[in-house]
Amino acid sequence: MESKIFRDFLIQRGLKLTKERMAVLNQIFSIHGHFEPEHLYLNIRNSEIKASRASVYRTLNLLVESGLVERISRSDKGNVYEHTYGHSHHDHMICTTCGVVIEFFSESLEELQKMICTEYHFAGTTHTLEIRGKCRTCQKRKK
Amino acid sequence: MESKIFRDFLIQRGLKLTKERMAVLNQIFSIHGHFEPEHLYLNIRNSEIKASRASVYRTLNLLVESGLVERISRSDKGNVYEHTYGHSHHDHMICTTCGVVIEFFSESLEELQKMICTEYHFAGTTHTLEIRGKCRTCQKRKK
DNA sequence: AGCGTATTTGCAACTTAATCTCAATTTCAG
DNA sequence: CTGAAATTGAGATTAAGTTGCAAATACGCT
Ligand SMILES: [Mn+2]
Ligand SMILES: [Mn+2]
Ligand SMILES: [Zn+2]
Ligand SMILES: [Zn+2]
Repeated sequence: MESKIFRDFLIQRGLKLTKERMAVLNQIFSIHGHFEPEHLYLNIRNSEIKASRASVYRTLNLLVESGLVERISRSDKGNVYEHTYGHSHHDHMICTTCGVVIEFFSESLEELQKMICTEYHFAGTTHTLEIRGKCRTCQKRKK
Repeated sequence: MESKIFRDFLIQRGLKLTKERMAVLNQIFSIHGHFEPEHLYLNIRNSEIKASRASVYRTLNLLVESGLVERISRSDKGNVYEHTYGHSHHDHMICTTCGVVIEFFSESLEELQKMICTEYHFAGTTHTLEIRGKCRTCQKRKK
């Protein structure tokens, strides 16, 4: 479970398990899908146990370091995150018309990337692939 | 040539060809590789024909719309761009240790992405793939 | 359970990228 | 040339995210 992982991560780094950090963790894992820090902060302001903006951002960085959360991209505004625990690796297609996000995963794509890395003697650990274009719905709804 | 393309783009949009816009264009096409807007602005401050920060940012957006320049990513600081004219499509590997950027292109990767798009009924137009990890040099220089 | 200390919190001030406002200037079609 | 429409630059503004610091808190130790 994610709170166990986070607790272990904190202990291992000599950090403390505070209610604010737990509030951020719980809020994130109650969100389905992608989120922006500011939105996360607003949710927390309205929840049972609150945390300041500073703590939200600080905790978010810790969660990324722990591997429980990943930074997906930067929108025109700020960062976009998603939790990765219980949510295996995938890439994204983003419709430039309606903004819908399609998550996909392709084993052959992953394999091919590994081969390319080998070719360049590069030890790849993570990647982000974002394909932009038009989703099915927006294609139909064209002039 | 890029200035011809930009001129046509401006005319077609009813915009004017100014010396400031040309200064930005020329500066960008005299840069080899990736660049950040602030750095671009500083270069222009020291060049023959100058342009204000506002104009630099405004022109940069126009250049992206014209297709001559692409936004590669957002670093922890601001955006990173590169010119695409005379510089065919490619993706990036970024060393998380030394920051070196390896540009690569794989036809099979492009093909595979097209196939995946078809599978999802998605009309992909552009994509960004960034692989992060350790470059050859930084792998050797490990503990 | 209580203590002592290192860590964390919240607030507000700060930083930095990028955009906006608007009066003055420039472009360019006619 | 001329005049309308677009553009410019300077500085104000916005917004994301970080930071300094005094007060509060977690938690290992007894
Ligand atoms: Mn996702
Ligand atoms: Mn490149
Ligand atoms: Zn769509
Ligand atoms: Zn390296």
